[in-house]
Amino acid sequence: VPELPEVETIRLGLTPVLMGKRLDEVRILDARLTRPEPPEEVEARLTGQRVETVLRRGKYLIFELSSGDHLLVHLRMTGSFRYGGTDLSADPYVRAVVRLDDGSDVAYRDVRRFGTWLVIEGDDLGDYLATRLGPEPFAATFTAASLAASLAGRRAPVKAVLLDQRTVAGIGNIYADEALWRARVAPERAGLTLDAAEVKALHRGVRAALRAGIDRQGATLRDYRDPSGASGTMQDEFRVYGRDGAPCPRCRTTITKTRIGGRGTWFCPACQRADNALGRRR
DNA sequence: CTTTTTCCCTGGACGC
DNA sequence: TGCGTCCAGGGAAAAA
Repeated sequence: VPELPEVETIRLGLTPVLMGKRLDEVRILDARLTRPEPPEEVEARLTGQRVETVLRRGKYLIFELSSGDHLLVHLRMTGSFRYGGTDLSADPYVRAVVRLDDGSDVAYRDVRRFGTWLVIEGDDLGDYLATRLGPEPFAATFTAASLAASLAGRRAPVKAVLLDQRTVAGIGNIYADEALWRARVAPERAGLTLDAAEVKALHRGVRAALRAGIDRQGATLRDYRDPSGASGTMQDEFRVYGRDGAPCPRCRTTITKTRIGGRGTWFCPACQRADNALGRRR
């Protein structure tokens, strides 16, 4: 499941492969990828362009093209890029292939076909991202105060607020659980019940969880691989995600699995408080 | 405005 | 061995 750390790892892997290269041929093999745009139109807009830079915003990969257009790729559940290594010509899950001007191919693979390729004109990129994404977690604009503002008045579970990309960009189900564990906050707590100290802890928890993931080149559970085919190692460092029945690494209490907002949710029922001191006194 | 639900997609795990 | 059911979950869209 590519979240910010996985997408950042992919960005780092693709940068040396694509920087300054011209896209000589673009073949989109699955029409779903560009929906509602016809694949031929996207192929035409990409073909012949050079890749100026490879950027990331939240979970989006952004390929800046010499035409001024941007290709926005969202990997959703199982999207990945492959470059070099094994022959993918017989792989049924390759959904697009791009031939570079050095003769090599970059393949886009996606088992479940949730991923999207979208071409956006230069001027429209800012608006497109601004309406969907809040601050980057490591930018100065993501602060305890901005997080507090996102949580204020929200009766939804704090985990749901974290998964809302307008709160902070790039968190998915895994890093939401990991951040809440680090902050010692129970995922089902209503956003508005967090006090200032808890918000501060959560702000730090978000950054620490994402930083750990980036440092370990992401988490490989089922499908995720970097462009060279390598796995990440973050899955070995999970504190709570997927660990129901195992002891909490902090207090040894058995980790519990529940369901919040339709998502599998793992937490420690002992050291992640279901209410804060204020609530208990009332 | 917020919150909840449904949908999209496929492979793997599991029960019988 | 085979078949049905559930689960994984990001985000768009519709419903409440």
